[in-house]
Amino acid sequence: MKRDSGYNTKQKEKLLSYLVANRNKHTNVQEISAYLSSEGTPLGTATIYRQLDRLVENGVVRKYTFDGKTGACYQYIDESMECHEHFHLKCLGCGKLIHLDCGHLSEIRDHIAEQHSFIIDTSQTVFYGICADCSGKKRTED
Amino acid sequence: MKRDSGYNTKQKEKLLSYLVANRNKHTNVQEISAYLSSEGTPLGTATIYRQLDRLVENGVVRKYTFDGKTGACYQYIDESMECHEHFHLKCLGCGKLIHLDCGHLSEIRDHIAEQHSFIIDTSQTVFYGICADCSGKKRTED
DNA sequence: TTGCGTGCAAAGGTTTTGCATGGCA
DNA sequence: TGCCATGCAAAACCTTTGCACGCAA
Repeated sequence: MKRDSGYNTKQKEKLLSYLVANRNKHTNVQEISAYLSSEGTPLGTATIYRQLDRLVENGVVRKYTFDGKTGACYQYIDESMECHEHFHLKCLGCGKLIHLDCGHLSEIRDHIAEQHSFIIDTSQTVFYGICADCSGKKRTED
Repeated sequence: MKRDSGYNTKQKEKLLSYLVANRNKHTNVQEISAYLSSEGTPLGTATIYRQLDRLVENGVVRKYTFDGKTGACYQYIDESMECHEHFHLKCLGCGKLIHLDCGHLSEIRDHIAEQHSFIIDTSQTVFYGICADCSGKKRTED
């Protein structure tokens, strides 16, 4: 995996360091842009997209697209996460997106791959349902 | 499940009948618009989106978002597909929808319900990925 | 110096919203 | 008649592209 390519600039460094620092969660272009501005190294949206595209291509970052409207999400791929992609839960009640980092679930992929000859793309797959909070609320509303 | 609501118009009927006729594949706003125009009952994009939103809300149609750029896909939910007991696999290559009747997978629901306090709605949840056929094709293309 | 990175603006596409009009019940 | 559906246009939103300039190597 190419960790870098081309020239080094402050903006590129900052961008990557932000992704690394937030490797435990998804981030998006807006957040990145806001961060870089607050750090005194603003970066145009166009360039952010260009850099992210390269990082995705180089396998440094993973891109998720859950909802067309929300825009894409990006996440730095930690060493420990390369064999450990996680699924997502999306609550139909409040829209909350929950990251499911659970080893148990990698079995799901293996099972479906082996028994059903289907290779799951976790970056596109989302479990829809009701989260704990909304489960309580809904019952009171009904 | 509400199968309909509001007034009946030719456009609404045509729209739904197109979705029903193409229930075996996913379609999008462009296709729907083109079809309705060719049928002599053109419908503005805005209205198509409004109708689709309602259909999705009523559970008549399912909405898929693969990639922000491609735009959303829609698919009519057939009676036989209103299954709450099993999961679905959707191939990103050919759009095929596969029903997954597998006892092993009900464990997933239980696991997530118990360990992660999240109640999965299997009728809404779709695993995206690549099916066996497309997996083979892709390899030859590379 | 070379050519990549950046900024800015404009364009592209999809989806949403507002408002006036027309059609269903 | 009252209310909903529609048409049209404009806007919002995310993302990409083009071009000129600046900076890294």
